[in-house]
Amino acid sequence: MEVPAVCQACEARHRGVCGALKPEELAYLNRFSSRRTVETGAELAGDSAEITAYCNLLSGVVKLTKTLHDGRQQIVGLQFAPDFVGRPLGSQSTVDAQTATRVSICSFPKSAIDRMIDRSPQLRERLLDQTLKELDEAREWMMTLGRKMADEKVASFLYLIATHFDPEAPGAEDGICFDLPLSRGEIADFLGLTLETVSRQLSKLRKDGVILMEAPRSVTVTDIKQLRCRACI
Amino acid sequence: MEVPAVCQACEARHRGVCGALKPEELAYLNRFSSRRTVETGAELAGDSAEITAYCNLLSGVVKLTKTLHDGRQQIVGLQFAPDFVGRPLGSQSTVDAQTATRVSICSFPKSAIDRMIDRSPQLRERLLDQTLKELDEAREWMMTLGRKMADEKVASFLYLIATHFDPEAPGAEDGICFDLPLSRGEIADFLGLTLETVSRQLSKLRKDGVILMEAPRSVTVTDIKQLRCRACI
DNA sequence: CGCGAGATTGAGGCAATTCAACATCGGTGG
DNA sequence: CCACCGATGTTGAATTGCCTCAATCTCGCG
Repeated sequence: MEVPAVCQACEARHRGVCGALKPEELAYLNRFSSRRTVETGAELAGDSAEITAYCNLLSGVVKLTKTLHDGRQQIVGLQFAPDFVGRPLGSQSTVDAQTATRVSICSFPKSAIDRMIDRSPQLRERLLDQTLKELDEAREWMMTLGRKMADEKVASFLYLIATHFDPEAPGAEDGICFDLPLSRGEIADFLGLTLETVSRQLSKLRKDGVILMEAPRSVTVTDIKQLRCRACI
Repeated sequence: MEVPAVCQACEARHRGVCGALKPEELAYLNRFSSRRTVETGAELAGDSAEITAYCNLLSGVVKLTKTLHDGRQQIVGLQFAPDFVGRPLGSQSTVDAQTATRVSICSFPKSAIDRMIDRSPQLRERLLDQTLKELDEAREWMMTLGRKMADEKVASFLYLIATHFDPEAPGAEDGICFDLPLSRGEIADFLGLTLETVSRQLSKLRKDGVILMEAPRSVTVTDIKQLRCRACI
């Protein structure tokens, strides 16, 4: 059996979980899946709401948040293409998955995936891989949240985004340019700071010549080595 | 084939990863495994050092830490019996596993486990389960690190320990008594605080009648509901 | 043009840190 | 036995980094 046409050129097929599936499994899954784009700010998986669907993230950024009764919020994870969004098996925790930018996804009904997980050890292995990767990232971020100063936190965030958009970035070059996927307030929620502090620290990095900001969302890292140093990585 | 004698009454057999194994697999693994106790402060898996062994934690507490160049430290995870300690597959992250108390473990050579993981989908599923649980805990803790005040952090820590030692604890009772597995400094590294702040907040909880402290390490929670409330959970 | 959302910048306050002194306890040896 | 020591914990005073509150700026949009 052939690999479905839409899957042929799909990134999730190569680096994502779909890479674990055989052509006939892809074909089966494809009968229930649908590609679509979702606007900024949409809920992909309600906090306490029923989880009805999983999806592969094909482009854009998804944020995972937790909220206290009094409204304090913390972003506990960011997902980029080609991550798998949604929780396999039951979960005791309550995270809220929300699009941080306009995203395009390939979504499946929960039942189809669950059935597939049962049957495909390779798929389970990919999920284990991704979960281990997310655990690593979460722990790295705990270091940032618990032990870094505000300036180091902001540098860490910029470094994270820069290297995620351009994996070759760590090897110093002449300017890494990208759009921030988060607002100042969201960055603050990611870093455990206030939005004012984030703004101040960004201004400081600009004044110090580590970054350029053509627009509030548009950043060019002119000195990635310096940024990495300030991030304490 | 029979379940090996040492495995019969082992907690890891029931709630831990060994529960995924068939009698013959247990018998095979048992030929290479060894039970032993380890003193406080020992490294179970070196940071950059080669990982040569995995183990099941049978009693005691293990802390997973990360360290910055300048010595700042953050505890990014605590493990209790019957957790599996050590990282399946390769890891890009560097965490340091150290015993926080005297522990007893059942350790295996890495090769034996890796072979077992390849062959047993059930074992991989258990590992996925534990990894998902750890991810949940890490994210819960990110909320604590990023958005809670010092008093809320300390209350969260005590609540975590209290409920881990006595799972029935959340249903209010007349005093949950336990020994803290961590020193003030270690609690500080867990909470992203200084040890002085931890000490002050513990004193405050004692003055407010939420806890008793017979000795620095010995705590009795007299008002678990109040503690939970102060932890913002 | 006026409006509102998002961002920047400043001033003042407070929570947690830093620095420092003192208390407690177990171990060790004169 | 008790004096001494180091490790661990508690408490106080001063400092500071971040937060809070508030004013101002920019930009897209009806």
